[in-house]
Amino acid sequence: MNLFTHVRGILIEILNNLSSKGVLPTDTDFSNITVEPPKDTRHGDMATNAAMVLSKLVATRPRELAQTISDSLAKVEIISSVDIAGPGFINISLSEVCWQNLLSSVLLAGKNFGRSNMGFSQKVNVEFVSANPTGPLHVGHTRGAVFGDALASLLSYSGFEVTREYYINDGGAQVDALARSIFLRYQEAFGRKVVFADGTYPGDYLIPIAIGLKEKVGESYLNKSEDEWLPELRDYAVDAMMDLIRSDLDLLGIKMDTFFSEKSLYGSGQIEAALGRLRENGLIYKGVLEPPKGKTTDDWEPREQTLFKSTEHGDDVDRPVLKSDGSWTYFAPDIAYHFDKLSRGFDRLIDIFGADHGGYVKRMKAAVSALSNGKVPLDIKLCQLVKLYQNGEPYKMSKRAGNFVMLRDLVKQVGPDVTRFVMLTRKNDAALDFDFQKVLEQSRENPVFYVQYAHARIKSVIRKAEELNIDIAEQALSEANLSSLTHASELSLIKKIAEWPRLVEVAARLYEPHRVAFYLFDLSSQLHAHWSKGSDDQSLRFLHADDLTITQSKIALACAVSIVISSGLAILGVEPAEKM
RNA sequence: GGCCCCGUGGCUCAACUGGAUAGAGCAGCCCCCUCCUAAGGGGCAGGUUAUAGGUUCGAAUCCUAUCGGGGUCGCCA
Repeated sequence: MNLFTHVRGILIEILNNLSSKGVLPTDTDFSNITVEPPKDTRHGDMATNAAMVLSKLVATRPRELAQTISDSLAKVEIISSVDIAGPGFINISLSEVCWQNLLSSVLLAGKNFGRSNMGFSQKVNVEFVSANPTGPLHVGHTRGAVFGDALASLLSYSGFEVTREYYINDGGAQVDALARSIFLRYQEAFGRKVVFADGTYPGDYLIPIAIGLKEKVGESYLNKSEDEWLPELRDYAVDAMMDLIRSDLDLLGIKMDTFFSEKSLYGSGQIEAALGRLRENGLIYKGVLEPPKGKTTDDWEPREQTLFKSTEHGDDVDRPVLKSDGSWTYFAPDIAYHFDKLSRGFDRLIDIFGADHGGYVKRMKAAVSALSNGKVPLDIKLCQLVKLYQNGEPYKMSKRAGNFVMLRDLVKQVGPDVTRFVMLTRKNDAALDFDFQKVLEQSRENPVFYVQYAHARIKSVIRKAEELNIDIAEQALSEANLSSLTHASELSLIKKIAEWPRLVEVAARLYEPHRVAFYLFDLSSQLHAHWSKGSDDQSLRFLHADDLTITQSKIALACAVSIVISSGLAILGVEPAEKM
C-alpha cells in the first residue's frame, strides 16, 4: 500500500467536504495537490501544498486556508500532529502505530509491496538495442540495452503489459557488405589470400562464422559468381550475427520477446500500406526541400523528392521516403515498422535510441502521430554516450584499429550485476563515465557493493535469528508485536521503506529507472547508519538473545528492508547478495 | 547557422517535473571496532545552481537572450 496516496485520499475527502460547505467552489480541480515526503524530515512525515494551491480560488491567505484544512486533518485517527509552516505548507505527522502497521503490511505483501496497477494493463512496446546485425554488441550498445530492459521491468512492475522488442536492420546494403566479408573469410579458410577493402568488416568474429559456412557448403561457393552466393549468404550472415547478439544479451540477462526483421517488410506490401495511410491523409507529396540553414551548401542541389509532410506533426522539415533510384530511404521501412507496432494494438510505444540518433526523434514521432491520428503516444528516450576509463585515464577506442570494447569483454571483466547497476546510476540523457577499476572497488564509492553489502548484512542477522528459533517467515513476522519499534532511527527506516511504492510510481511515470538505483543507495545508507548505532546503543541491535519478542520485531524491520532492496534490484536486473 | 541534450561546492552526481534552509559520495581535517559483517558509521569545512532578464505566493526546475560543452543536419543504415 502507498501511504502517501492513502493520506492524499483523506485530504481530498476533506476538501470535497469544504466544497459542499461552500468554503471552496464546487467542482474545484484538486489534481495538482500533492502529498509528499518533505525534504527535511524535521517538517514531519508528509507535506501538502493544498492551501497554497487553493488559496487563489477563494481569495484568502494560504495560511488561513491551511488552518481550516488542518483542523479537519487533526481529527484523523492515524494523524498524530498537524502544523502549518512557511508560506502555507501543511505538515503532517503520523502516529507510531500507523508506521508499525505499515511495516506489517509490507511483510504481508512481501515482494509485491510496491507493485501497482498504475498501468491498467495497458500494452506497451519497448524497442531497444536494435543494433545493426553486423557484429557483436559493444559498450556503446550496453547502456541502451540495460536501460531499456530496466525500464521494461519497471513498467511491468507498475502494471503495464510490456513487450521487449528488437528491430533487426537486415534490409540495407550493410548486410551485403557483411555477406561479402564472410565470403572473404570463407576463401581464407581455404588458404586463399584476401584483402579487406573499405566498407567490409575485417573483425575476427567472422572467422568462426566462415568456418561454419565452409563446413556447411563445402567448396561449392568458391567458383560461383557473387549473384549466386550473395542471396543465400545474406540470410546465413544475419542469422549468425543475431546468434552472437542474442548470446551477448543473454550475458546481461536480457530476453527479448520479439525480434522484428526489417527485411520482412519488403515485398510484403507493408511499406506501401504504411505510406498509403499517410497518403490518404494528404501527407505524401513530391517537392523540393530547402537547403539546411546556415550549413555550408557546396554540394547542395535542389532536387525533387517524394516527401512525408512531417512538419504537419511537429517536425522541422519534411522528410524524404524515396531515393532517386526509386528505392526506399531508411525512414520508409521505419515508418512501416511503427505502423506494424500500431497494428498490433499497443497503447503506447517507447523507443530507446543512442544520442547520435537524436535527429530522428521528431520525424519518428511525427510518423506515429500521423499513423495513429495522434492516439498512440511514442516516447523516445535517448541514451547518452558511455566514456570508458582505465584507472582514471580515458580508454581510447578506435573502430579502425579494431580495439572496440565488446559487451562480452566488459561483462566478463566486471560481471553482469556491476555492469547493469553502474549503467543505471546516471540519468539516461547525461553522459556516463565508466571506469573499469572503480566499478570493482569495494567501498562506499561503488554503489553496487554498498547496496549489496546492506543486503548481505541483513541476511546475515536473519540467519542468526533463525538459529535463535525465530520464525522468519514473512507471514509470521507480519503478525509480530511491533510496538517496541519506537526509536527515531527505526521509525525513519520504516518511513524510508514507505516511500518505495511512491518512488516506483514516479520512476515509471517519468521512464527513469535510475531513480530506483538512487533510492536503493539512500535506503542502504540508512540501514548502514542504523546498524552502526547498534554499537553505541545496544537496544538498537537486531538480535537480543534474551528477548525473542523484541528480536522478532527487529527482524521484521530488517526483513522489510531486504524485501525492498531485492525488489528494487530485481527491477534493475541485479541479483541481491546473500553473503559477502 | 537550424534543431536536440547538458552546465549544480575542487571532482563525480542527486533534487520526488514549481515547493520550505539546494542534498549525497570522492578528495581535505577530526572521531568511532572487548559489541549482529569497520567492505561500515559520526562530525567539520566547502554553493549567488554558467550569466542577464522575465513569469508568481515560491524557480536549479518554466519562458527569453547570451556564454561554454556534446550530438545531429536532403537518397548511411
